[in-house]
Formats: sequence, C-alpha cells, structure tokens
Amino acid sequence: MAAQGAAHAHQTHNHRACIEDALATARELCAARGVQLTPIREKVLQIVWRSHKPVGAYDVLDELSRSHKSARPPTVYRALDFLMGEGLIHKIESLNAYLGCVEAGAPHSGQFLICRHCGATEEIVDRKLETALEAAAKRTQFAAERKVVEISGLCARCAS
Amino acid sequence: MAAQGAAHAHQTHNHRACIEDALATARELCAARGVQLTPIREKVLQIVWRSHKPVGAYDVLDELSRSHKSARPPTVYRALDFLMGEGLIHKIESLNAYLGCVEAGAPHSGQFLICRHCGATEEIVDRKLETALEAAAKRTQFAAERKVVEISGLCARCAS
DNA sequence: GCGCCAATGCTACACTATAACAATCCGTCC
DNA sequence: GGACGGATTGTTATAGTGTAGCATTGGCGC
Repeated sequence: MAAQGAAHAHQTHNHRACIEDALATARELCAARGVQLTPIREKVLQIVWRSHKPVGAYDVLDELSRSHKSARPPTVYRALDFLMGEGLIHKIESLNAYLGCVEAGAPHSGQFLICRHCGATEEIVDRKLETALEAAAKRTQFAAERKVVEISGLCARCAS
Repeated sequence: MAAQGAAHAHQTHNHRACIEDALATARELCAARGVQLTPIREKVLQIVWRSHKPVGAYDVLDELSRSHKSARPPTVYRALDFLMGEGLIHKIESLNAYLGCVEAGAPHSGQFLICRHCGATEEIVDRKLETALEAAAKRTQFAAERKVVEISGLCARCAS
C-alpha cells in the first residue's frame, strides 16, 4: 500500500483491512436499501478510502481513469453525489475534497480535524459538540439541517 | 437600497447605517494597524456588505467593474484576501462566498447560520460552542488553528 | 419485441481561484 | 533631484472545481 497516506491519528493500522471494512459495509447498506453500488461507485469509494486524507474529485478521476478509460468529470461527480447521498463519504468543504465516512449508515454531518501539515483528517463524533450546535441554532429559532464543522490545525504527530 | 438582501434574522434594520458602521470600523482598524484600506479594498468591503447574504467573488467583480473598469479576478481576490487577513470579512466555505464580519477587530473563526431558502446568513458568537470545539480538538491532542462552523437550514422567517 | 427506468457516455461549458510578470505609486535615503 | 525599495494594482493566461444537457446502454417487466 504505497499510496496509503496517513493513518488514524496517533496510530498506524492495517489500511487494507480498513478499506475492505468500508467496502463491505457499503455493500451491505446498499443491498439493504435496494440501491445499486455499481462497479464505478464502488471503485470511487475505494479510491476515496485509499487514504485518510481528503481527496479531490479530479484526483479520483485520474485514478478511476486507469480502470475506466471513459471516465469524465460527470462520472466522478455522479458517483460522489451518490456516495454522499448514502452517507458513505463526506465532502470537506474547506478543501473541496472528499473523505470516507467512518460512521456509514447513520446519516450525520461529520466533524473533522484536518492537519494542515500531513493532511490526515480524522472524523470525530462528539456528542457535546453536537449538542452545542443544536443549542446554538435553536437560540435563534433556526432549523438546522446540515452542519459543517471543520477544524484545521496540527495533529499530535505533526505538532512535535 | 433595492439590492439590500435579507436583514438580520427576525428583524429589519437600517441597512445603510449597517454598511456605514462596518466601513467606519474598518477605517479605524486599518488606520490603527497601519495598513491601507485602499479605495478598491473599501469598495469591495462595501459590496460584500450590501446584503447579509454571502456574495461570490465574481459577483463582487461584476459590481466592482462599474467603478473600476480595469478590475479583474486577481483584483477582487487580492482585496478579499486582505479583508480576510484583517478580519473584516469571512469566507463561507460551503458556498464559496464571502460575508461581512460583525465582530471586526477581534480575530476569530466565525460560526454561521445559513438559510437555504432566503440565503440570509447570520454570524453567531456562541461561547459554549467555542468551548465544545476546543474540547473536541483537545481530546485528540489536536492543535486547532482555524474552525469552520457552518450550519445550513431554514431561518425562523422562512420556516413559517 | 417494446417500453421504461437507472446508470453511464460524452461534449461543452460555467464557476472559482491563482501564477507570473509588468507597471505604477509613494516614501525614504543619499 | 534621483535612485532605490516596498506595496499596490494592471494584465494575461491558466489551473482547479463543478454542472448542463442530451445521447446511449443495459436490465427488467410485460
């Protein structure tokens, strides 16, 4: 796995298994929902999962082109849109890039810690933060639908 | 003010005065800091403040072109970069658009409530939310630098 | 076979942002 | 006054991100 990219913060892991877990979960979810995880969609999901760094749509396209010569921008964006719709990936707005979702299945807006040095991005699920977001919106009678939380900085590894 | 755009959530206000306040504050801040709020920069700031909706860089360019025929994309992006650097405007990442900062002077990452219906975007300053963000980052020894919080949904006015 | 629908192919284009270098302006120092 | 230097703006070109719109394919039910 030469192109593996950064591991979860603070630990290395078997990234091949990590990808396989994500793909297996995706297959199950799509089957259960009666939606099609087509070869293109699965390949795109796999590419996004190649690392724990957000990956740009055109990087996905470059990689996808190797196996699907006819791939074009719409090919990729359709697949990304599908995967986002199914909650299998997230878009990192501040980077215009995409990241595999670690909580696939439970629709949610992610919260992310983005290291500006190594690029590794960790999705966190922080209940208190979620509560604070809801409370902040409620304070002005705002009906929250999507919550973008992206914290940039230095991960523990890169800070040292 | 035909092009005023949405007011602060839940209330109308004298938007002309609103703009003037922002410009006056900007002039004071820049003078105090010894940086130049040039005519172009001031005009761009004024354009961003024309409404309480985030405005795209090319919309700024269209408007700026009326008074500065030589304006080009770099003209606008330089001004926007300057204004962001001085904490006078924010970029709304999920919209690729820019919004006047209501807390100019105190450098901070903003927190925003973005109405998907009317576009009005309110900057909120929620201490508890700020605390929750810090705590979430700290939990994984992440050194937070920039925090993007953008909540999309329906404002109170549009929900009814 | 035929109609239908989802997915993909394909061309073109719109929108967002930056690189790179030239020209200008203004203040300072000699 | 003139040379230098830094900040700002002018200018052209291009990189990067995302979508519109319509054609084609392939499976499935009838």
